[in-house]
Amino acid sequence: MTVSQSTGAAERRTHTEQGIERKQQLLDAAATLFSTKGYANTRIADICAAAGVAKGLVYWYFPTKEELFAELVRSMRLQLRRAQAAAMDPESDPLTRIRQGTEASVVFMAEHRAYFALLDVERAHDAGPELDAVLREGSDVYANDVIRLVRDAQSQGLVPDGDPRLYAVGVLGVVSSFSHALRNGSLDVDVEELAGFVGDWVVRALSGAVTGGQARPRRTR
Amino acid sequence: MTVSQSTGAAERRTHTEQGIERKQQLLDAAATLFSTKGYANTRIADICAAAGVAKGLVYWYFPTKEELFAELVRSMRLQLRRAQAAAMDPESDPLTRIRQGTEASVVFMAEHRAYFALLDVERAHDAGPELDAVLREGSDVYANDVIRLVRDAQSQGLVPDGDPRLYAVGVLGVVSSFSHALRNGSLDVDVEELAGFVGDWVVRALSGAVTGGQARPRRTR
DNA sequence: CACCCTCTTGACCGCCGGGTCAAGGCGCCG
DNA sequence: CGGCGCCTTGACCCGGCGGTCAAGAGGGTG
Repeated sequence: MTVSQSTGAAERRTHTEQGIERKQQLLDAAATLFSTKGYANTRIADICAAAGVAKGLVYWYFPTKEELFAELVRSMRLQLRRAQAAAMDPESDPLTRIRQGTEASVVFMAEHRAYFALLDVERAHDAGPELDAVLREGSDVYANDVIRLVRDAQSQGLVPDGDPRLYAVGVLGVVSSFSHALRNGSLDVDVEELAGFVGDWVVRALSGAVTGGQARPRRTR
Repeated sequence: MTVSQSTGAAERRTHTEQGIERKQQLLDAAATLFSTKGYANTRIADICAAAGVAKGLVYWYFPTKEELFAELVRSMRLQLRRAQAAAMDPESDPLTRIRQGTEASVVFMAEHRAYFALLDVERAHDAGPELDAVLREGSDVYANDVIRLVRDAQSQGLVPDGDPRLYAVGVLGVVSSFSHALRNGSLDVDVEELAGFVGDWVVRALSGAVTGGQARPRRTR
């Protein structure tokens, strides 16, 4: 493996305006292909064809196919985390915050299906052991977020006692399951409706109450 | 692609006792490797090394790497389905049956971690489009099982109205999430305990009641 | 013994795909 | 104008891996 030079492959010099744009084109093309055909089945040549550039160019912007993939995943996570943070009202109780984060995640994933499907690829560790590290590292962030919220909720009596880690697995799992189903299965439901359903589901599963957490004001676009 | 000869690749003649055994050895070795390193990263040579045989032998028992994988998945599904069926008491109400099936699934997957991890691989469609068909086909079976049970439960007022397909996605998703977590995350909980937790979770999520479905008699081994 | 059928081996092949590289266009600065 | 750094190209290289094959080893049967 090609060693991570000193600081960890943060070399590449300055990019011009155009360069940044081109790089983004490549990332977009790669995202679509990866999520459609999977990482292993996507050829560098495919990405180039989709972006309409020559093969060598990829290696101007990325040191390797793996690194390209990793960069995609990182940017994904950043976006998702922002969306969640924006959706959670700091004034609300923990259970409501979980619901908000859950619903925001569902909506976000629906709006970025192509990107988000990468998390499936992440699931299977078909991408090689080194990537595995980068990938798993990030999942923990979400888990810890949820664990913290569950603890708070438990201390307020909103959620019954029990290992918060287990609850967290349940919450995260159900979100990713519905995301997956919406993409691959033929769930042709309205996104807002689905988000509401998942939010309810999570709250029920956590609290055992049908009405836990404040119901969310349906967005009318 | 190599066409499925007439009936669908059901050629291979008679296997001797020894032959069947050898074939199973290969399947076992493959299962371990696939679930450890992923489909794409597992070399035929690896499988042979693990099984202690020469490379050519694989092609005596299987026409292709893909077919080997497909056979693994099929056998997995058969086993799981049997375990579920055995666990569900036909006398019980639908909600209880769902709980039983859920708990049995968790236990089963814990006892067959290596095998079961294949479903992760299944999740990501890194295995090529032809396989995708074989794979997806089978998931529907489970979904339909659950959908049927949810419908029954709804008609008895045990589960609130709502699209049964959505409920099914939730149930299946949560099981696979916990399975995944138990394998990859460091959830060092007792399997029986986990099964109970997941059973409770599903019942709560479905019914909104803390006590829905009969609690399961804890098995004391 | 002759024959056949299941099994096993390991050298070999051919292709596919990630990664390299020499060459060149283009715009900017001195 | 000359040189320099960013960007782009496409031919090329080469290692790895799925799959093939000719050659046998047992062992069972007539």
